[in-house]
Amino acid sequence: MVIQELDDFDPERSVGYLTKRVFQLARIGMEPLFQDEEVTHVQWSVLMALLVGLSQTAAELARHLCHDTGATTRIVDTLEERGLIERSRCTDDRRIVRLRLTDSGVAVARRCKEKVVAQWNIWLCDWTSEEVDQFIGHLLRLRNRLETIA
Amino acid sequence: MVIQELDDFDPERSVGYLTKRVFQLARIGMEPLFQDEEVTHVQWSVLMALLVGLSQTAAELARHLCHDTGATTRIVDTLEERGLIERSRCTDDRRIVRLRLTDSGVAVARRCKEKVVAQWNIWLCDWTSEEVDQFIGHLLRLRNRLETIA
DNA sequence: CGGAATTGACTGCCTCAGCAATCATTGCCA
DNA sequence: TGGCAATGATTGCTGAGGCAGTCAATTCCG
Repeated sequence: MVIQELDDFDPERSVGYLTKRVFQLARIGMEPLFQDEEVTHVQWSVLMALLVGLSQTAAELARHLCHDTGATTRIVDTLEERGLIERSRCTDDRRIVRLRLTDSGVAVARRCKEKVVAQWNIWLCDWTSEEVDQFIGHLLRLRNRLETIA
Repeated sequence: MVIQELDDFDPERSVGYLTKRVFQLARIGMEPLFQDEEVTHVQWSVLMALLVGLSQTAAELARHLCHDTGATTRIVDTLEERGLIERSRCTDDRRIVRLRLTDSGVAVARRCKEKVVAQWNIWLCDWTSEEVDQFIGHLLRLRNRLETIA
């Protein structure tokens, strides 16, 4: 179907505007959670990606987080200095530096994760299970569509 | 309901992760559209907010775009230099500087808007009207919830 | 086999967003 | 009314991200 004619445009019915706003508001609402652990939002994203196995190298991190590779290197630098991440050159492919959370890194990531999940449970407390499933289904469908582009 | 227990965490079922990823992928996918008009993604957001009447001052822009007020001032500076925006001190409340699109500003905003809408129509071409409505409804509900926090 | 192209990690440079402070103006209230 | 808080716009400063380029290692063919 054609979602919207070109003449009239209502932000309140724009998927792009709404997803952007939801993301930004959620990002702002979660920032206090990370301050306790002394990590930034981006650093948390890195720790989380490593915790759940979404990424194992800097390049994978950059792709999954839609982040610059150079910036990713520097983020990993700081997290390594703080003892939350370990680097180890891969023996099979010596270009790759494999990343691994240290024990304290896992601990920080777990605590942040719990706080984030708890926060989302608050925000979605009056949603039914079916509504959440449907919403996630739509998000997944759109995400998959957008990934085919890039 | 409780969306997710704290023990298991699947990004593919995380509203936060998915909205973030959708926003970022859409942002990247739309960047080529703006290059033709020589505007950045943020500049387009400003022009659009003014076009649809979502904002009329720099402070409103900053709130709606979740942007820093200082940064907003500078963005308005550049757009004014390019002749896309006009500033005029409000007479009622002399703190306020009212913003207005110039004719060329309206033209640029309209062209960008058409491209963005067309792009979204492509991305959502195989969605039914009901599915889109439902999705937007969920986004609105979540957005409204998040706005009560901040 | 060997050179070209690709991938991954990293670095310097530059722009820009976020933070704090300032100033002018307005609203609030004792 | 007069002082104080709040709002809006603006500016310098700092830190982080995006961009381009470099180097090493690997893969892909001719």
